Amino acid sequence: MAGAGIHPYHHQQWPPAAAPPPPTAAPAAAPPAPPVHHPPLPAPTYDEVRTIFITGLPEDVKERELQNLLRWLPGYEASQVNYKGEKPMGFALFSSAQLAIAAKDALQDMIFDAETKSVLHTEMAKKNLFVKRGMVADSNAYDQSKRPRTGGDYTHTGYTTPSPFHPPPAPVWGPHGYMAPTSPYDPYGGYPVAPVPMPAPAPVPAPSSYVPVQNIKDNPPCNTLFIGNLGENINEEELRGLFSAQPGFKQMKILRQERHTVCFIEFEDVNSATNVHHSLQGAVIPSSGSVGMRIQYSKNPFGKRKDNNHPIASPGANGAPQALTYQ
DNA sequence: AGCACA
Repeated sequence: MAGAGIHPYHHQQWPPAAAPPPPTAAPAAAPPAPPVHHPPLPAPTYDEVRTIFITGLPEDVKERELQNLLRWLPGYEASQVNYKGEKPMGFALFSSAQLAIAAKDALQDMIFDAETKSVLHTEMAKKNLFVKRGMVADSNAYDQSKRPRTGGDYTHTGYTTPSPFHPPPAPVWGPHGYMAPTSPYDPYGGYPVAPVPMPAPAPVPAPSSYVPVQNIKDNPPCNTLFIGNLGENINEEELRGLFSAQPGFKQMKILRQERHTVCFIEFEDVNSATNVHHSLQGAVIPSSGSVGMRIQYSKNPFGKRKDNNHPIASPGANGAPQALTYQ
């Protein structure tokens, strides 16, 4: 339960089928004759800046990379990378200023490439991106360029996600990296689309958000994770639900202490542990309040004895009882 | 920062 904050991005269908905005603001260049009362939607004035400026791209960024990222954002129309100068500069045009702002916020501080530590910085552009005719539509495959340029209008029927591709499913965390909550961007957050009628609150447990975690002193990688900073009211069911769904999960032990509840999770191998170490670092689940869990490798992994200083017939490397050989 | 159980 508590599915309110869960974000089943695995099932997402990008353009929601919901049909929120009444097509009131007809973008046609019609004279403003009829006294239509203005809808909450900002009537798009066509000289408004609806382009965002993106820096922080790695130097080897490809136009296509940026496009493949941006195409998931509502209202995306076109983008371009200028390579002149030291750093590449990206521009992306959206169908309205509002959608551009939403996209700007969605991309702000997102980790574009963890390897090169590229973190995006976005701001509104000074002026709109000029889309050369043919440039966009011809050389690119994304369907959006064909739809009636009034972006944000997903109300027309027949649009289904063109491919099984979906945005990066799991957030990747750098050692101290912070990435926007849940998925690199939250496609629904702050967007003028109606509350998506989430069909099935997918039982896939997922954190409701993430919070940066820093200054972690860690232990050598092993098959067991130590989870701390869980908050005082942590719900064990919730914890278990989350971790037991992780690939390679074997068992978990929750330890309630005075103020700090901690838990240990054993995985089948170090690899599975490592994946979770990264993917859930800083994860926030509803009962943990607003704190992000801290994940470290355990000091004492499952299956390894802590301190066996009493040599019970200490076997040799091959198992031969060495005890017999001493003189 | 809080690391137990076999």
